[in-house]
Amino acid sequence: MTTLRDVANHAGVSVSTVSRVVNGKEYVSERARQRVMEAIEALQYQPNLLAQSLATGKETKQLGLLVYDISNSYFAEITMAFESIAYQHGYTVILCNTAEGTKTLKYLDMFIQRKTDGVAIVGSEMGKEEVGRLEMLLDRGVPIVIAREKGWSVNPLTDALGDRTGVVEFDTREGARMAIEFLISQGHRRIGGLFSIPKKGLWQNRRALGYRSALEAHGIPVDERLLVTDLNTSKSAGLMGMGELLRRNVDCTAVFVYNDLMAMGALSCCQRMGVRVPEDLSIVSMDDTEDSLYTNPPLTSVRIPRKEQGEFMANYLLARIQGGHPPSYLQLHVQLSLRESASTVGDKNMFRRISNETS
Amino acid sequence: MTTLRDVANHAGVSVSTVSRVVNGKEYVSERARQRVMEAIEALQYQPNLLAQSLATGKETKQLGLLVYDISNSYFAEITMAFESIAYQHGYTVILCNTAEGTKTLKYLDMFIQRKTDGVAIVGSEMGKEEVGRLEMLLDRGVPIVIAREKGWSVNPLTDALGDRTGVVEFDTREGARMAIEFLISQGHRRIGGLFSIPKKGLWQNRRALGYRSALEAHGIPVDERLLVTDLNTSKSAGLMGMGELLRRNVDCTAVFVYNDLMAMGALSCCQRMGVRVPEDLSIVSMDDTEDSLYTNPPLTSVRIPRKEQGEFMANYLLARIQGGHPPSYLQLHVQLSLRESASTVGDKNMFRRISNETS
DNA sequence: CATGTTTCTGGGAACGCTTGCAAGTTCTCT
DNA sequence: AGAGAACTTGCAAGCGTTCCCAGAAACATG
Repeated sequence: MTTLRDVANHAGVSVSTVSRVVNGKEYVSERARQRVMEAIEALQYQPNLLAQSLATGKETKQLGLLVYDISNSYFAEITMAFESIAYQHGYTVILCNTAEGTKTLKYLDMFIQRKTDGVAIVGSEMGKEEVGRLEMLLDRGVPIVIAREKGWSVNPLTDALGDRTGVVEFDTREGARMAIEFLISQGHRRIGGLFSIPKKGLWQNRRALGYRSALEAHGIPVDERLLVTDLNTSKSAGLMGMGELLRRNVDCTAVFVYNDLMAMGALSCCQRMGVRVPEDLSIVSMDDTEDSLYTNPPLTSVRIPRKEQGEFMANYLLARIQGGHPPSYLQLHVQLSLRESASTVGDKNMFRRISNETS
Repeated sequence: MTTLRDVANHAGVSVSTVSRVVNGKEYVSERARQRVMEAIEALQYQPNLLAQSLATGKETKQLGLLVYDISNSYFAEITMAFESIAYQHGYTVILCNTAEGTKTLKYLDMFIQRKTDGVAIVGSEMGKEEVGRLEMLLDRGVPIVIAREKGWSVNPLTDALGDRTGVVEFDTREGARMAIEFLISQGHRRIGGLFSIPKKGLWQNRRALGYRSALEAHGIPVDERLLVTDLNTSKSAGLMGMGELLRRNVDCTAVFVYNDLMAMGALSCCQRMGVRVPEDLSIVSMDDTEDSLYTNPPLTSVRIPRKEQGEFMANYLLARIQGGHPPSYLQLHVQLSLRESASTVGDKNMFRRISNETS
């Protein structure tokens, strides 16, 4: 491997001079610069970034990105935006998929050991230990930025880290409320819910709270039988959850689904069961990923901006690394994207229809 | 920042001893080990991986992964499998999205500079310069593994690198042939094609070749008017391509689509245009991503194993890094996953139907 | 020509770690 | 008890950079 020294020898100058040339510093004669350039070319010299950051003790030009599940296009789009900004500034991103919960802690340790310049966290669960590592990172001056649902009270992050991290928030409670509000405005009264959360924690969840508060605002009682929960947030979870709801035979005319991924599963279930969407059943969900444009029918979904999330996170970290004081908080606007999966309540009740058919 | 030296001072031993403890080497007394452990605990010591790999000159425990587009779940699933294996072996992965073509070269330089232990490439275009960098990596002993379509002749990679890299291949030509063969067996004779390749390079493309050879095998002439090409491979490209095909009014009864992403767009187009799939038009595509299970109707698609791809690539690199000689070639089996988007040719011809309606 | 400035250049100490070496310590076996 | 083997330990030289510092060279000024 060719090193600075090799280049120096080849060019007949000292190591320091080569270093100056490589880093574009002043105080190098044109003659020397020329010869060094030639040597670099001849020897195919590439600087050793490891040695470089060791010596400077400053930047490693690496950013860590913790996402819950890259195969979910919600996260994939955030990742893309993040990577794109990082790249533009000469930073490299270390990707970590945290769906398998135990990985988070190890990855945080990795970040510390690798002297990562900044860490972005989106949708990953943090336990006590993990938060400890985050504090360690903060103490070492490594900026952290977190994307999260507003008021995510179950997560101890908020309290422990205070305002030392950057935060992008989006109000999923408000989003869910808007979605339900819309359904109510379309005449729906019996509205089911498909949530991806532990049953017992249901009313800790922002989306569930939004669901409830919209109903309550209209004097509609919450019917527990209309609620299905699953621990996963995947297409198959949506498929099974919807199946469960249909099986319960609880004549509802609309369903709120936790996210697009699950909604795709739910849609698929409806199709298999001969339930027409939206004629027999309206569906609204959250995320508004690109996928939701291409389902059949296209999903009415609450838009949570993703590109903005990724970009804010990357920009925040980069600014902090350069010693700046960028705004550390961003609240993203959620809004309902109206498409075809939800409509005015029909006169037919599909649950009755199904039960007639099957019984 | 606490260093080895700090720990040594705190424990009252030498730096070397601490190093030995940290690396679990033999020849350390129980007493010393104990004290060092305590010091590490007390000082929250975390080794500096940069210094470590600089000193050893060996592994950096980082793998580079170049994928074309993470937001495409085909690539996302490969990425997940790759990351998962890497993680299990204590490796970290640097993710690069190469859809914006110019990034590839810079990333390869990064890999060299960061002393990345291995590089995996999937679906990224390589020009002359890029191949040069790959050779540079190989010369430095960095293993490389590439996932690609079998016989991808346009790509200069094959020739230049010879058999110095690991390769996972899948025969997309055979896949396309199977798909068309299936359509023919279902009575289809006029079969359209939606390809994501430059028009002029069409017959260089393996999928297109498979399409053609299947038709030829049955004495069906290729009708250029049934072929639409687009440079992108995205849902919207599929949407537009399908639109174009329908507009041409070229009564075909089935369409072969380049990949699932485009097929989703095509499906969406059909739905908007009132073309029923598969009653009016059969669709088959390639990739068989998880998405294809959840479209409406679910897509009949040629399965290209993704998890296996990611795993092979990671395992190959890891084995090579450890000095092993793993099998450097894997041919993945493609097979047709039959679902509902393709069926026996109907008696109705939807193109005629549409033109009747619209004219 | 002596002196002061400015521009260039190389030496060498650091960065945090590993590792070969040699000296010191403890065992083990006669 | 003594010799050799086996175990512990610390020293110091790297790994490839950066960067401070001091000295050399070039130029300007009186």
